[in-house]
Amino acid sequence: MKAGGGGNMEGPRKVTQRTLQAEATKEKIIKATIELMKTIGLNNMTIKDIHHKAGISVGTFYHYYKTKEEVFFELYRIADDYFKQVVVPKLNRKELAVTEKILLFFKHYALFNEANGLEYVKQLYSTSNKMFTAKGRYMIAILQELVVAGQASGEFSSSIGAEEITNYLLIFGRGLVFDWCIREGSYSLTEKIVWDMGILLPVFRQ
Amino acid sequence: MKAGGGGNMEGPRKVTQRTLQAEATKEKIIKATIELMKTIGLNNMTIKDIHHKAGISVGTFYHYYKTKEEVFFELYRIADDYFKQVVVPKLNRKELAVTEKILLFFKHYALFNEANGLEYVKQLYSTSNKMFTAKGRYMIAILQELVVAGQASGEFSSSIGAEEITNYLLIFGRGLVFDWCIREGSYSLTEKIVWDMGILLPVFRQ
Amino acid sequence: MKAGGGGNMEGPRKVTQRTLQAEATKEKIIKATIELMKTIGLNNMTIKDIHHKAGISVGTFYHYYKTKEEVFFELYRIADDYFKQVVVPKLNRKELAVTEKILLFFKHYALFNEANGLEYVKQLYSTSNKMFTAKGRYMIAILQELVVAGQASGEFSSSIGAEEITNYLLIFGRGLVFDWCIREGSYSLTEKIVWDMGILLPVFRQ
Amino acid sequence: MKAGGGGNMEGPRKVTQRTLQAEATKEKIIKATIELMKTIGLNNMTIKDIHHKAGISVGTFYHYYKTKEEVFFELYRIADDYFKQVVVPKLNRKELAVTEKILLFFKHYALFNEANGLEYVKQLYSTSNKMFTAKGRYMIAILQELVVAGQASGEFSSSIGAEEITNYLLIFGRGLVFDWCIREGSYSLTEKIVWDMGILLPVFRQ
DNA sequence: CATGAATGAGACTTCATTCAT
DNA sequence: AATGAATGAAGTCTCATTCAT
Repeated sequence: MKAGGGGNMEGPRKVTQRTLQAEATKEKIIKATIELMKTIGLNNMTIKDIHHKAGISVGTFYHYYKTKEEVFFELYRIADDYFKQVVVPKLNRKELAVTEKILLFFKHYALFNEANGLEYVKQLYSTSNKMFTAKGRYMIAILQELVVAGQASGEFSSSIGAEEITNYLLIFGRGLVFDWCIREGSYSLTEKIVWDMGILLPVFRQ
Repeated sequence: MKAGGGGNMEGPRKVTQRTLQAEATKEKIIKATIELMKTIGLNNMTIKDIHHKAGISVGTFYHYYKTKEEVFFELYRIADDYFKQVVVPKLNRKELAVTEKILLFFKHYALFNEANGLEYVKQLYSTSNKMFTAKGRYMIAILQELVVAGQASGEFSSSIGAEEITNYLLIFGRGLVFDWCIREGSYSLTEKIVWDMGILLPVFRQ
Repeated sequence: MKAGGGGNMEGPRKVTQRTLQAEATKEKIIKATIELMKTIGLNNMTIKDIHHKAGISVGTFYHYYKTKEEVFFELYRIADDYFKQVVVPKLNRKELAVTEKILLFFKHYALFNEANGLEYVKQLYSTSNKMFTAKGRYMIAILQELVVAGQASGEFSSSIGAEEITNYLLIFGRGLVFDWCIREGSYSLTEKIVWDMGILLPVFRQ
Repeated sequence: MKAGGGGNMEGPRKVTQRTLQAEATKEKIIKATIELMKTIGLNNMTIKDIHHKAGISVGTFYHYYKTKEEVFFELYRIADDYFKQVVVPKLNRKELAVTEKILLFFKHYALFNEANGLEYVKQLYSTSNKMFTAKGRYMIAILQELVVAGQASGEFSSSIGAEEITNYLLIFGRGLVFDWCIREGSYSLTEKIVWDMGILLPVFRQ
């Protein structure tokens, strides 16, 4: 008698007062965790910190998540979704050259990071963050599409594989964000990323 | 600045049985900490882990260090000294072009990191590691000297400032090490750094 | 005394869709608890374990039972009924000598225990299990009847009271089951009980 | 510089003020655990209960033992030692027949249990007590020696193996203790064990 | 009848740290 | 210089139980 729906097997669970409340509670946990990410970071926060800030009981925390890392993944997923749905569509302007699109891609990437805040980004840019390799695929795919398009249009050289170029750009991009972090966000990441990428990109031109 | 060896301001302390034993004990602590850095990392290791692995008592640990971070600093200093004394001299071969020297610089940088081991490097490449900005000056200086020499000899363009180029190279270098870390050291950092730097450097050529 | 079937004092409740569902739910709980008895035992199982395995919600569990012990009692009652109704009648074969009947009694007792499973029996054979003295009366009565018959027929000596002999046999029987438990059911209880009782019984022969 | 001793590798650690204190602390833990065994039992007691009653801190408890079960094993070992050193020697009186020695053996076994107290014994006689099979070997060995001696002297029949007889006697012995427990120690275990064993033993006579 | 969200007490365990020896 | 006994704060996690829907 659970979530009886139409003919679909899983489908969206019926929205009741209860499911709404459950969502609200998860929201509280997410919010609290983001807040703590920005101040003390994932490693230093405790589950007690989270449920205190969220204004719920420990038990409730454990009802929804097993570890704080699990919350972090969800958090990441949400941020990721935002990037996908809001940022990516902006790249589809026909009139732009591929180089410009790539610059735009990194510009938005930088803006996105700056919007998340220094502390959050510092947490993210950890060498032990599995997300880079696990979930980052999507971003890689987007960028790689641009590179491929560039090679197809003759804007980019084809002497280096698209995948390699993509990787190259991402490595440099992450290097820039990393630098921004260790310098405590003391400059405009967005400006620097656009400028520095502008210097790098000619390397791959025809 | 405790019980240092020769050359420090306090002058050489008289070497007695006691000071020898003390040095030996500190050595044990350092060794154990390095070992643990390579396996579980600074954040995850406990003081218990350290003194267990070192084969000494808790009390003895506290006799020499107040925190594990204190040990880490000493460790870092030792590694840094090694780089200065062993690696840097190798760059002074007259017959090399500046570009080659820079590649050699990064090659050794990579070798150095690989020698330290993945986990150790993962620990180091943290956005909260103050060492990058605090102690890294020396390495920056070395690299910048090379860049300046390159511009003086006409090998490099002077349209971009030496400092900016240096920074650019370091950012990319760190990006590469970071990538190596998040991919769990699944490839040869040394090979990749030489190859990728080889692609980047022409950007700054005359 | 809830929602009982026929024959109880409250009289048969009207069978509706609801009562049927209720019975089914209780059945699920019983089944799950038996399963858990056989694997982890009463002490180690949690109410969470039970309702998970039963595929119902916590609330539903509490609707029917207050504690897991309460379920256990029901379970015990069911098993006991089974022994009474299925096993005991088999002893009434005229052609058997009393000694043979007693061996049969213990054989079925052993079979019954083996059927219940090691973990279940381990739970039962607790020194704090009130069931032995409270509910065991019935089994004692059965056995004692056999002993009395044996004395009447001259098969058994009358120099020791029937009650004392009965007790003696039960103590040894329980000792055997206990041994089977502490040896983790590593042998056939049924075979051993028949064999060992066969050795003991001559003591009470004429 | 640990416990330097003579030429033996392990040897008794030098007795200092500190080792004495350590022993005293362990003693406190043991005492507290015994006390709790007698009242609420191993399963129900918590580590908090133990260290509270022992008047030490949690940390100290964990300094010496990892689990309460570990304490229990030590406890058991102590009791076992007592049996070995005090009880067993009493069996070596030449003038006794083997049957008498066995009765004496069980008499002391019963006395020993009665001395431990009903609650303690109740805890011990658990089907999940690994001690019966793990550590009980010693007692089995003692009893078996007696049986073997009885067979050698012709007092006992040799048609059944000594090991089997030993086991038989122990099973019955445990059955008696178990009965004493479920009847809440309402009779003299010592008297009953001597009496009932006296009835059983003739079975194995020549 | 059935659900599962929410609670918070409480058990377990680890650790950094102190200090008398 | 070295030891390790003792401490207790603090974090993790589980569970029984309640109750509105």
